[in-house]
Amino acid sequence: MPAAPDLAEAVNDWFADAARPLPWRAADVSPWAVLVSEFMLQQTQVARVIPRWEAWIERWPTPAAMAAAPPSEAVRAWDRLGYPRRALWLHRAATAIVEHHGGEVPRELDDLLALPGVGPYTARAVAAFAFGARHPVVDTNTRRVIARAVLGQGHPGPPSTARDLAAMDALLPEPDAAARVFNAAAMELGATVCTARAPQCDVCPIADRCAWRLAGSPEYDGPRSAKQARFEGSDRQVRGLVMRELRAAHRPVSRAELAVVWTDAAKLDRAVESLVADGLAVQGPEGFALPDA
DNA sequence: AAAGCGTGGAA
DNA sequence: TTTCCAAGCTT
Repeated sequence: MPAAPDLAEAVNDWFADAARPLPWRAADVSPWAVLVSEFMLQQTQVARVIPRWEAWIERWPTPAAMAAAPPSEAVRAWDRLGYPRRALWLHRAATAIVEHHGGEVPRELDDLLALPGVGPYTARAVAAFAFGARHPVVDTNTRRVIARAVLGQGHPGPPSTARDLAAMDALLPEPDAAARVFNAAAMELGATVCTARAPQCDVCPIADRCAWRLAGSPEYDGPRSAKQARFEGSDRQVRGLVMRELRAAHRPVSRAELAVVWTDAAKLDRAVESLVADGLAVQGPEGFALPDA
């Protein structure tokens, strides 16, 4: 017996009209295309992903096509989506799919989890959205919706995979079809209405039963995740600047040429070393370049 | 298990 | 301007 069947029903009814026509939700989208979308959407907003996804799927419509390309091209096509390790992992995942799964994206959770760059969210998202499997799918939007509507907290607090999955599982409606819809609908509600900053409770389909609202929308004072480190002057910033150079140059870039991106030599060296360690850059006799094999 | 990892949008 | 945060994952 679902804990709150009417909550899921109300959210699903709302979703029927409110769902954005995101391209990866089209009926004819392949599991590979769904997998690509989930990689790109990790910590990256929908609006920035859409054009990159369209181009990616057109260029590499199958895992085999992706695996046949050099990783350097994957990193270039990733462009400025951020966290370029994801491009590398996606390429490696495509290679693994070709080698171990006959070129077809696997449908089993364990097989998906074994792919590089695929964690608890992405594996369940692909299983549920591409294959229709009945798994709880929990992303940051869903966590926020549950925190507010069910737990009465304005903020979800630090994530805990086991706890978050159990909470969503308890909310899934009994019929498989409704459970499938609810996974997407809860995410959509969190992404478009029950937002982190300024939730639009006036148009929320469950405002009348939201535990947080009923409690007067109290300020959250519980534990929070650690703040992101300052970006300006960080290794992440320098890595990003180096990657921009490597993507633009279709030839090795010397250490001297890289010096233009950052004046602090020690910090620059550390950034380049970490990129090499990640496999995002390789060092040859003439300098640094994107990985070609 | 806490920290590191890009880039950009929005308040 | 600063700050938060965005369909997370890896080590």
